[in-house]
Amino acid sequence: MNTEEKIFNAARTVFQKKGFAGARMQEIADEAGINKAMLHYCFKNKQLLFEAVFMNAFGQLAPQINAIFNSNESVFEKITKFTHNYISFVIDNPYLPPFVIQEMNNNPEFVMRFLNHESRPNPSVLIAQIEKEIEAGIIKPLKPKQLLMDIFSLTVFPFAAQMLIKGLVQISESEFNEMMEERKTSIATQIINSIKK
Amino acid sequence: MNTEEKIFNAARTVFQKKGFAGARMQEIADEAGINKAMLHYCFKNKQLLFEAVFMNAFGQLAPQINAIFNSNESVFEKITKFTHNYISFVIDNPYLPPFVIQEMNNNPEFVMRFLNHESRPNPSVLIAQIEKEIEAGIIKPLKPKQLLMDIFSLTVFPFAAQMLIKGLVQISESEFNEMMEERKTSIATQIINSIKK
DNA sequence: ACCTTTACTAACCAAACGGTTAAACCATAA
DNA sequence: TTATGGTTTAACCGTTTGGTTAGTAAAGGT
Repeated sequence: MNTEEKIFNAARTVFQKKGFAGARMQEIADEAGINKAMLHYCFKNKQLLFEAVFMNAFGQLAPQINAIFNSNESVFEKITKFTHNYISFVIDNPYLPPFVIQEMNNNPEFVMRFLNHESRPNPSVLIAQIEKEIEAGIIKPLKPKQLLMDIFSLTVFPFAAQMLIKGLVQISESEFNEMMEERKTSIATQIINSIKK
Repeated sequence: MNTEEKIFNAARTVFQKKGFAGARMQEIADEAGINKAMLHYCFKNKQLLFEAVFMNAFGQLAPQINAIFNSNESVFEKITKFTHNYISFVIDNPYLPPFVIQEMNNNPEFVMRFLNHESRPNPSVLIAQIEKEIEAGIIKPLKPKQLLMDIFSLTVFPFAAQMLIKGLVQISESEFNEMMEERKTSIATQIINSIKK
């Protein structure tokens, strides 16, 4: 692992735990086991280091999501695949959802700039498809955007609000992961049952 | 409005927008239109000022939620009331969910301390009730905690990830609020339909 | 009239912060 | 052997930060 990678990994760890404003360059340097000046040598400044981390995080998700959203499968198949793949991915990267939501909230102008990127997750194809399947009588009449919100909510929220839920519903780390494994399949079944004609 | 209230309101505004780490005492003082030393005169330090704001925010929610969770109504009625009341409340306080999730993530030990408070939202009564109604054949067999997660997810997530959703699904402020108004009733219907025998 | 308390401020302080600099290090090619 | 150019560091710098201090002015009690 070269120095740039060491810094990047350390930055990811610290930014995810503390957020942009709470992260300290010195702490990132310590975590990476190198001198603080190297951060600026490799990544110019804090903002650019942060953007590298954020872009990378989001960049791992977007292609996966788009591949599913824009495939040739049915809406039901897409829902099944999306919930399963997304939860699998986030179980391995549980830090990601709260991190994205946090920086979205604190730094909307930066994130909006990024959301106009070409490779952003784009649900427009799926929305059109949902409308078609409603007309075709496969899906009950509903607003596609509400359906998307339901799908995102049921899959992402437990991870985004992990700490809150663990504290509120009183569950351990392992019990949480068990429940998420269950949700990989149960969410899709539940959604499909409630929207199919 | 006395000075303490001015400070408190200013602090709420700034903390909600920037988070604990990103908020500046000077900015809070400016927002309140008073001298920075007054912040320390009234609230001792940044941490205590923040805790006052956070406790107040959560303190508005908890009693409402508990009143519903612990009432004598049926599970279906509770779901209906909870989703409706919670969404109504959060439409008026849209800053709250992302704020709570953010500080939960950055400051878990503080929030956990608070979550052991007596007046915390406590779903244990509702969980027991769900189990009873399953045995009574009113509700399909399921894990109560999964049902709670579904309810929280569908109601809270759109607010928690507001910026993300607005950017991703491309909706305006007013369209968003319209959709949330719809969800006040649609979510409960949807959940109840999918769990009733 | 005289103290005491409360509300408030300008000026200040030490520490922490992001960032810079100049020199040292080290491989490699001339 | 020595010059070269990328890599790494210790030391430093200007600014910002949360917090303090010393003091003022009005209010209230005796």
